[in-house]
Amino acid sequence: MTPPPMKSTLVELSDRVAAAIVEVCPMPADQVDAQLRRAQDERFGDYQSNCAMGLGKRLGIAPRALADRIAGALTIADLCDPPEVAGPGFINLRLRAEYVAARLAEIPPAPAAGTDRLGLAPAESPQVVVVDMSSPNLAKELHVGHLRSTVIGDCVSRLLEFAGHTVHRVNHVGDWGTQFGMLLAYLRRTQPSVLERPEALRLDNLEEFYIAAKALFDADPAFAAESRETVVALQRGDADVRAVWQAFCTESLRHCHEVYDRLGVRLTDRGESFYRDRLAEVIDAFHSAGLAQVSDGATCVFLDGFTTRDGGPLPMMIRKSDGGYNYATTDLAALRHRVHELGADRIVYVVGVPQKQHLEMLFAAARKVGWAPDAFTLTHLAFGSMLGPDGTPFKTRTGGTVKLRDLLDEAVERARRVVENDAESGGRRADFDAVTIDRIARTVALGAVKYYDLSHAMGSDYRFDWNTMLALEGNTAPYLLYAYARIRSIGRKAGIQFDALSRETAITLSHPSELRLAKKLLDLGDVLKHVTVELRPNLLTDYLYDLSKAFSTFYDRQHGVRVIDAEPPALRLSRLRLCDLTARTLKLGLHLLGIDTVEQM
RNA sequence: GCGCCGGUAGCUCAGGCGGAUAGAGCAUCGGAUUUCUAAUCCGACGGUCGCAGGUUCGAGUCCUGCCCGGCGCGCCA
Repeated sequence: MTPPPMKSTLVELSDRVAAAIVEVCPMPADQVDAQLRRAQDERFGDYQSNCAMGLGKRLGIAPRALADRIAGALTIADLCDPPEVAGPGFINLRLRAEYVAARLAEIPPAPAAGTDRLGLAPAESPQVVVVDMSSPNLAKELHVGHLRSTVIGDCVSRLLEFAGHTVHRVNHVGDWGTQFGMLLAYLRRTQPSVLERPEALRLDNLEEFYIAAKALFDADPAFAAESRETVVALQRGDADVRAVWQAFCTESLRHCHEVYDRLGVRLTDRGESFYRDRLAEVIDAFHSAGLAQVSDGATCVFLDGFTTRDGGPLPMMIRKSDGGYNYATTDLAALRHRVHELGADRIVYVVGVPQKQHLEMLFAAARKVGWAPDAFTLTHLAFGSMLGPDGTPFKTRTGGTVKLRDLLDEAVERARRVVENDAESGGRRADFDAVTIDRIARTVALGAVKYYDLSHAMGSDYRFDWNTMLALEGNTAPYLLYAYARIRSIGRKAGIQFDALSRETAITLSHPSELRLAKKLLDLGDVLKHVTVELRPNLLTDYLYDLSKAFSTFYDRQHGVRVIDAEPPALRLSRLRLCDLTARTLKLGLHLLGIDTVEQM
């Protein structure tokens, strides 16, 4: 029997303040807002309520006096020191060490297998969520432009899963379209054996293949004609062409999944071709709802608030004048499929900022035709572009696109240099063997790339910079991974099994650095909740960095405390438990970001 | 032209619903080492939050106008 999860500190304090307001002010309880915030400056305590200023104004009472009355009515001694009123009417709250220690002591030991939840309960109302992510075009190699969608999509999927939701990670791959005619025609020419042994098809460099096909297409009218015929044959369902197409897609997806595997990202491929039998239904649905009109031969849906360059109404085109469908049609079909067949309650599109208008139109159309009722949540998680160090679009020196696998290769090489350099100069870690160094380099490299991406605010562009992301100082993956490895080393050195530390190991918090670390640890639940509701991974990276800093100070020989050789034994165990909780929190946080840890570094 | 996003310290970036003296990292400078992993820690320096108005007890945050940069705007996706 597990006891019911306790309210978060933030919610608990908020409730207490709200109760005090009701006691002091003549107003209904449901109109009370405690306005409880985290204090931004330690001098003011841990939390503050800003309710008195607004309320005082409304009720015609001096804010300061009202704050005094609310503070006087507060029953909060089990959580905080006596509240203090300051400034124009802030009510400042400071948590008591005993409360913090007691809350941390409740955290159950890590489970032998599965994700360590650190005692955090899942959401009360689980949903089915589709995360639309990565979505490369199969005609080309995965390039750096796919990194953000893949990494962010994986992270929000992990966050939502941790919160108890059922997540479908859908890779909406572009496996259909006119350019496939050219590719398939070229494939038949260059590798005629593809029909006999489709499973043997290997295209080592998709990029070069595409470029060669395009070159021939542009140079040779006969080939261009053949390409166009191939598109028609593919759409018609011609068996031979279908087989070539299938072989090409399989081979192309193999390339993609090599990279996904390296990134540790799992997702389900669902090509645009999957929806092609459902496209006509989309048109029908809009027609029968009276929402579709034909304009210049194309079938269009006109939505309020969208205008063209000339100020005229901007349609969402769902069928071209030549009878073909376009991506709006496919996206609508996919949305409908996710709602009606996958049973989704929500779709999160991890798609770049430039597609904002398209998604707004998609959402508006889906609402209008009734596929997405009000209770259904449609989220465009829009991310900015990854720029080169000079602030221009990320390209190779020759101006080409950078393949994602090349980027990851370089990351590993650079991380290896960071790890090896130190082994040579420092001496102390020189005993790492080649296999260990290799493993550390890979983990640090991937972690650095992902962490740097996730630590930026989602919507803004960011500059890619190797030195910053691989630095051992600052808000970086290497710093956090080092902090984690260091703590794990403490456990080994102390000759203790962290997992054996039970709830019975009491926690005492006497030193300022201990208390500060403990309060950070206690924040985890509120932070994760906030991060998950807002889908903002950078709030989680900031928290983990703060936590690591708090740990480093706690463990500092001058500003912190002794741990392994602390006396008496109960104090030693208390501090070791803080170490363990820090490591577990770091591991969980990094895990939710999609980053692995190393036990030594 | 219309719309969206951005402009915050020398550089890279954060800044819940409007709250106290606008934060962090890097860089620079100064301190701490008989190493529980110093790959660390502590401190200092550094700002007209693009500009100008407005709203109010209070504006980096909300409103209006303007300047600069990026992106989007019917048959590509």
